[in-house]
Amino acid sequence: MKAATEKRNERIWATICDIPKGSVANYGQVAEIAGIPRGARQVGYALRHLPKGHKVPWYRVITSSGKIAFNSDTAAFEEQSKRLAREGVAILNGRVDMKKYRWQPDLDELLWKPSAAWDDD
DNA sequence: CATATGACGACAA
DNA sequence: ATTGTCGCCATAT
Repeated sequence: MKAATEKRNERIWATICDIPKGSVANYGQVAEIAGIPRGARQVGYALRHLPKGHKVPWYRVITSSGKIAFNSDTAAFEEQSKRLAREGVAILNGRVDMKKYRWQPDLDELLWKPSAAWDDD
């Protein structure tokens, strides 16, 4: 794996780790904050390549339409809904109420960890 | 280099 | 609300 790729993935994972418990963020949002505009698919890629011992709250990442990214007939789908529900995020027909749970990082939070936002190395 | 693929996203019918 | 198309971008073949 290329070094640049690993670094990109780490930034994505770090961003996801910033999503507060009880909130969710969509793929594009995570990508932007991680410094990868229009990199929604890269977020998906990074999530698929999570290292085995990770503690990344992957389940807090959903699609822009508020739906869980997995097909409703998969085990992953079930686990994600379960984990979200356990944090108080209501799931209705495989969907979460974005208006209510969408993560809205404020300036303080972004300044609090600049590395994710403008670390071009 | 040409295609195909995917835990995506925006938009038109 | 659903479905189809097209754009996007890193990887895999």
